[in-house]
Amino acid sequence: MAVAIDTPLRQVFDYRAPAGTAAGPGYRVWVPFGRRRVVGVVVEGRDDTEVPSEKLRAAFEVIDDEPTFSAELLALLTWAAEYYRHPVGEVLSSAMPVHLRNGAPLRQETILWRLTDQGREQALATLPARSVRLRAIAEYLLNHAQAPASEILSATESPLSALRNLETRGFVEQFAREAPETGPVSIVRAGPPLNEAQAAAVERITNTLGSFASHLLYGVTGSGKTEVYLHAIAAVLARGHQALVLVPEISLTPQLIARFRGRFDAPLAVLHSGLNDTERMAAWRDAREGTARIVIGTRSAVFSPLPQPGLIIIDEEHDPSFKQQDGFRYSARDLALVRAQRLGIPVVLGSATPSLETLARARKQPETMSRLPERAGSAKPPKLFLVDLRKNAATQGIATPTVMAIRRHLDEGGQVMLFINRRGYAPVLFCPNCGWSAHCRRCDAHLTVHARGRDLICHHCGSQEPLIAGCPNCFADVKPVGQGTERIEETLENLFTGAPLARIDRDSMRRKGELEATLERVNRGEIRILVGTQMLTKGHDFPKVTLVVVLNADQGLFSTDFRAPERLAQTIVQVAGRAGRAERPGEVLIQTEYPDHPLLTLLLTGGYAAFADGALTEREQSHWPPFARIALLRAEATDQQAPLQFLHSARALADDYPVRGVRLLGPAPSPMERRAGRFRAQLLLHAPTHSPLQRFMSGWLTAVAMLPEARKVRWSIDVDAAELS
DNA sequence: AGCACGCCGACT
DNA sequence: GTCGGCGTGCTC
Repeated sequence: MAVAIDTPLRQVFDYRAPAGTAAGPGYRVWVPFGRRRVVGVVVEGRDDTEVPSEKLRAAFEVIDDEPTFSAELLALLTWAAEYYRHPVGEVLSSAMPVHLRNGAPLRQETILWRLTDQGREQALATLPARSVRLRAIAEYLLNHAQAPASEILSATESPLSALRNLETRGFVEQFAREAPETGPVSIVRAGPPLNEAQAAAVERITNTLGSFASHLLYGVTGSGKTEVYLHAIAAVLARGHQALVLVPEISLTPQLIARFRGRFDAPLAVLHSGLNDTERMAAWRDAREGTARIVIGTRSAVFSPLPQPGLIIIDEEHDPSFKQQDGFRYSARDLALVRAQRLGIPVVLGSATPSLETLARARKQPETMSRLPERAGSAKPPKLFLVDLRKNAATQGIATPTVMAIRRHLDEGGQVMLFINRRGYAPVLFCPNCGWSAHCRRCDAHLTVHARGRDLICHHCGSQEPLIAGCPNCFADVKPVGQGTERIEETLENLFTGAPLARIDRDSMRRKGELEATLERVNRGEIRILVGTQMLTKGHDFPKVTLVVVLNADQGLFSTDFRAPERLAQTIVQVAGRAGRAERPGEVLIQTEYPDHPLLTLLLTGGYAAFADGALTEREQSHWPPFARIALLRAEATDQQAPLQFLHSARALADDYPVRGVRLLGPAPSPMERRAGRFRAQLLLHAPTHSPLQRFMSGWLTAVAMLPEARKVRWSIDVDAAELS
């Protein structure tokens, strides 16, 4: 049998079945591997092998009496390993909770304790009053009928010996919990009435239940996408099927979960990064056994086991967090589409700012696109204005017209939100005398001034240094240059004395619950001015905000990354969507030095749709995705030359594997060559469609992996790379 | 990745 | 004389 093992080796290993047993695809097995004993997953049950019999070893044992992965999930995972050119053993391993990777049994019988008939009748009557613990346990079980030992012991503050004592007396007994009841009941509560567009979207989606269709739910913030999801899910539950909902990490909030729980009395499994291994195992098991009717989770939840799949939803489908940026570099959004297609179920992609890939797909099938134009509560969409930074004086990054607008909104009782995509006080510490600036020792990057000027922190490797007052070169006074959230906060405090202000970024919201608490204060109106990073754009609603300011729109306009303008437009529209939710129309100011930039013009005059049309035309003309396919071969090493040498050799090898249409660009050092002490370089593969690219990689990468230079670097391939850095 | 083997430097 | 540095090879 062929077994996938958690190792970077790009192959599977053949084993003889353990004596007297057989294991089909999807089963986990303990196998000898080198000198180790490891968990593997059977990917093919066949007995034939080309491995010489003296090398072939027998598996030790089959772990469970049922497969860990269904045929469907195993096929999806092996397909993904192939597509993303990642070792299949690592892919399968990453799709399992840690306990399963380490060989824990798939089903864990929960051992519960309960009173025996004798115990129920006699325990309290016969146990002496001084046996406080024993009596407490008996009493607890009279009230609770059954409970795990851990719960009983912690509730009664007793040692395990007390429970054992009662067992010896015949008062309590342990038993394994029966298999979960089949066919869990899903109760759906009525939601608010749908508007016309929402109802049409729900109908379009539910009409395709039972077959593959990809729906784009294109609705501005506040247009009620979640309500459409909830109605579609209700239809799925009614058919006895499960729904899988994928969301970006940051928007998986208690409020969202509460909204699902409020609507459905159906078991819900939540999968996110905050779970510990045991919780993750439990949620995974609930999904696999069908106990959970709705599975809601972040990126990796796309690999949830689902015995009765009915619908997949991807909320905020444009969000970059759906693409894993290290190791197994998959896109959960793309895999959700593949999975839905293989399963023959519909998938819903929801966004106010769909990715250009998704828009291009929707153009080909306009019938699958549902637009939700209306804003709930019929508030007017916000008006966008540009503030020309070349013509207007700025105080610490805030232009005079912006200051005036903020004052006006504050005077009128509105709330103001300022967005700047840069944490810290200032991005550069500079010596005006000699031109020196503070650089990270381990990265090709400036150190950011932090904590109102007490620390220097590298945003790329996290290293931290105390701030210096004098230039190490010429001893002149150094000064912070540029703006970060902290400095904007300081400037605003000075400009608008007395206006309560809050800053929301990764630094100010470190502690758990702090973000929720601050958002609560904002929505109660205790905060008048809000400064923050990307965090502000993700999922939260600010109904009282009437003015939104985008302080630095220009970073995205001239980037080397072809996706930068798309990201910028998405950010602007997402931030703008936070304004004017209530009766007041919102106003959005975008500060820029390039007010005539065509993409900004499109965004302002025609909104995201016009921008996307323009950007798609540009992509088509310059042959970038979605009008081409790319992959990036990356390499890094502590030695500066090694990555480039490896990539040059890799490129030279390409001549041996000619495939029409595949072009190689580079190698070149990465945009930030040195990061955390390692030098990085990359080689770009480009092809008109995926199939020649895939054909090329299948031969070429095997040879690349065998290059002697490959041993001197850490290399990886990134298929459909999202960031060219 | 792990893990072992193997051949050259500074020390219990 | 050993402990251990990381180069090289292998994992069915």
